[in-house]
Amino acid sequence: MKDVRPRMVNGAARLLAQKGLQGASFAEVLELTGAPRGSVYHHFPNGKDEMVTAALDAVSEATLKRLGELERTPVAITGGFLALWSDLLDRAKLTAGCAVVAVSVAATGDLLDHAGAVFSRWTGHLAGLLTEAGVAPAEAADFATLLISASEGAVIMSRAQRSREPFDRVSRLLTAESRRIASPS
Amino acid sequence: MKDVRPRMVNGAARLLAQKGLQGASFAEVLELTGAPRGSVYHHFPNGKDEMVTAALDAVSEATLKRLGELERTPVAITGGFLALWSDLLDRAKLTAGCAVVAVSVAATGDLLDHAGAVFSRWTGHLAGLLTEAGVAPAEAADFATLLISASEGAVIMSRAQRSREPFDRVSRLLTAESRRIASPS
DNA sequence: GTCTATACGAAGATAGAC
DNA sequence: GTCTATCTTCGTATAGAC
Repeated sequence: MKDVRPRMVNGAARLLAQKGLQGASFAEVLELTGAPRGSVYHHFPNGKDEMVTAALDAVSEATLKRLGELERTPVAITGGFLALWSDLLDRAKLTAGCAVVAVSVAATGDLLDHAGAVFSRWTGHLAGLLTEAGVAPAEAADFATLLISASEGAVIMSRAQRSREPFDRVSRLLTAESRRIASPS
Repeated sequence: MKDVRPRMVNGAARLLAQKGLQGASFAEVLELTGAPRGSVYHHFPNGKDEMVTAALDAVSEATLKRLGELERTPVAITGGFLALWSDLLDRAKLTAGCAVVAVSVAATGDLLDHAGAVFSRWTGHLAGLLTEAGVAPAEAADFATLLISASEGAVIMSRAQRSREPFDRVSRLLTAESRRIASPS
């Protein structure tokens, strides 16, 4: 088998998003990915924490990459970030959430710190993009935090209620807010 | 022992908020509350799901009760809802989150539905209060959803980063937004 | 209502052969 | 790199005595 490790990392990320931290067990990852049993501790000598950490990093990198491709306007940045979560909800038919959130509510210690670091990076990155788009730094940081927190919360609500309605409502308000930031009164 | 069941329900709610769904095991609940081992399945014949469901209901009721006491203005309602989460973060020194969120990201099936129902009730209740405060129904429902999702997301971020900063930023923006709703332009 | 004992399975992790 | 076997711990749940 080739590329076993990355396949396991991706599988772990998907399971985190769908079933939470306890749902992302080695048994489930192996079943989902078809990876060989014997190679778990070969690829992840430090066990589950190492696998989960790698999954968080993969999710984080993929997110930052897609954000980097956006046009530098507040509306485009906001829309692009929201689209990431909208796509996630659609692809998984409302059964998936955010892997970083899943770790954040169930982990303690180093793993929790790692999830926190991902949120920090996302916030800094989004704030940087908004600053490039002409938003004042302080306002950019505040809105970046709101954008992430409201999106994450809305994804949780939509998954729990099995309805896009909460996410769509929040999406609409955040988009309106981004227009306000783009043309300050 | 008297009042064993409510004590266990409260303990379960606290453990859900601090350690997630898997952290709210019977063993941990018994240790935390000092409840007698032998009475677990006496009080919860349907096992863990029944205990967790009761914990969600307790959290939901306590939340709705405190919201009902607020003055009927958009700013007071928003401030009161934010204060619930601010108090939670302070009391637990940033180690606790929301029990409903903890269940929402880790559960499937009936338990997930129950968490979704709590979010629905909260949304409807908040929207009702805002309507009483003079906000148009559609706008009230949208803002209620934003208020819940952003608060929940901000609590998650603050817990993961072990810093009040994300919550405080979001809190500031939501308060500003509530003023905008109170005096429409 | 509460006790002990116990069954059962899942999960994380390790050892050593191939 | 991958295999099997095994160990330990933990969590859920049941049975039956007191």
